[in-house]
Amino acid sequence: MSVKTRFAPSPTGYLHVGGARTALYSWLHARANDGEFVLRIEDTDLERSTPEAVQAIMDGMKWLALEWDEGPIYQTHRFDRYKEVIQQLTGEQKAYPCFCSRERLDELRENQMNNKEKPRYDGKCRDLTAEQIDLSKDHVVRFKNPKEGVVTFKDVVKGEITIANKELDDLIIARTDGSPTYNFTVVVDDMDMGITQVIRGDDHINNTPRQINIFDALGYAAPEFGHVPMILGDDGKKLSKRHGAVSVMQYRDDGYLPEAVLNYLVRLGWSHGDQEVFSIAEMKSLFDINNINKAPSAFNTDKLKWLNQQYIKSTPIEKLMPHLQWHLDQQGVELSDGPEIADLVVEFSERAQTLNELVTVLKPYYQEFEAFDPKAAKKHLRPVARPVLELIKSKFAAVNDWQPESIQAAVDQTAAELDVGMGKVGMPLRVAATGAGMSPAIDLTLLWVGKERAIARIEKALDFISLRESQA
RNA sequence: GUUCCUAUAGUCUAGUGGCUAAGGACACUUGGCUUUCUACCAAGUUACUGGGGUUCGAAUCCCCAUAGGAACACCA
Repeated sequence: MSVKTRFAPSPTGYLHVGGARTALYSWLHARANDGEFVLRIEDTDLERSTPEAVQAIMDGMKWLALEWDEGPIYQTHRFDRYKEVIQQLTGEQKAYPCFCSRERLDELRENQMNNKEKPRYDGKCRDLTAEQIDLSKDHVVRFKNPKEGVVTFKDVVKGEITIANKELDDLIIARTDGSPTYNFTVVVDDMDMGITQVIRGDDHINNTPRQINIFDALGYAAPEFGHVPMILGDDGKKLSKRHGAVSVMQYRDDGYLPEAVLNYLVRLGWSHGDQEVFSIAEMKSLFDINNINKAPSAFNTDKLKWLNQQYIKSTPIEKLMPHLQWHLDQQGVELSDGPEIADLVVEFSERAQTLNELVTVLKPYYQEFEAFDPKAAKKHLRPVARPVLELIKSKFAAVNDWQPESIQAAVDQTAAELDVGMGKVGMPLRVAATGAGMSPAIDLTLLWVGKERAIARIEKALDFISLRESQA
């Protein structure tokens, strides 16, 4: 049977890292096995589902390039089908109407809790006689769960799991208004769509035996299940709004490349020997559902940053450019009358962990900076630097052919004439020209800043030094 | 409370009974390279939760404890 997996989020919020990883694993398993990947929207909770959330989830998947082969399939469009299956089960006495009031259920639950028992339905309506059933009265439909025996399944990540049927109760499959509930719709959908592996969060483990029983009642062989553990925050605690339970789109905004995020996520809970860096193509061919780790793992932003830098360094400029352009636009950096961006990216890519940082360090070559970096200025724009900057300024003014060689020659001559080391010339010049204490080699830096701008900035630095002297 | 899941360094992980005085990566420390900051190279610190078994031999199998987590809705 050919592989078919699905990602089935409920549209109640954005796509967060946990969901993204589950989607990634499902997608990879399909791709690794020449299978299909379906996107299914579990929107049977009419109250909490929103079209905005559906859009947000699809935006997240598109940014990550987790393309689906089928869907999105909305469960709300399949109500007729669910109704049909409920009727089938009721007709076969595998499900039954239940007339218990919410009040009775609440009371029952409370009593059980007080007696330190697991709260569950007591089966009051399970064996009602035909005369006792009046379908005109408000009722839900419950699935008749087996009372005896155990449900055992081999989870592809957790191993064999067994739960006794007596721990399970007769769950509601149709609400009073006739709408179907989650544990039922997943089963019908996974059956109808021919899903072969269900990969989902391990918070669903406890639902699985119930679902298997429904598959059994339907006479359909259940798919394989793989329950992936949750992702913890940087601090090892459960992910929450405060730390990291953010939308994957936040990672775009923060300057991460989708491939880096995917690479980070695939290694978080999965491994292939000692390999750390995986291209998308490698992931697709090497991913093995059986190597998923059983234990929850903590998100580590440092490592993501490292990976992101690896990707920034190794991604060819033409592939990197669209992403970089997006961030340049965000920060309002205009490339049109500055140096060739590709030349700079080669030099700067190893100096930035995120695209945001990259834009920040690129900026001075395309527009004026507001102020000198305080720390760098304090250290290098001191009175002793004045003669250096004055001399280099005059030498620069005399350079007609603004090229690395001529720039370097001017710098070398300045150091020689003043009999100072390179450091005494290079650093003040660097800070003056770029506003910051770090940049590529001085000749390239100045080449890209441009002759006119370099001279203007040196003057600005001299003013800065004067101002500083007057304040001392 | 009941049931289920989990447990190798700060973090992600390798390890599926002997090849391991536990390997890789991030982070950290030190050194090299470097006019700066990176990157890069080299070296180093740090771990099998505890206790019982099984076995000639256990990080690896079993049990208990401990600690985390999940589920127990007319949510998904």
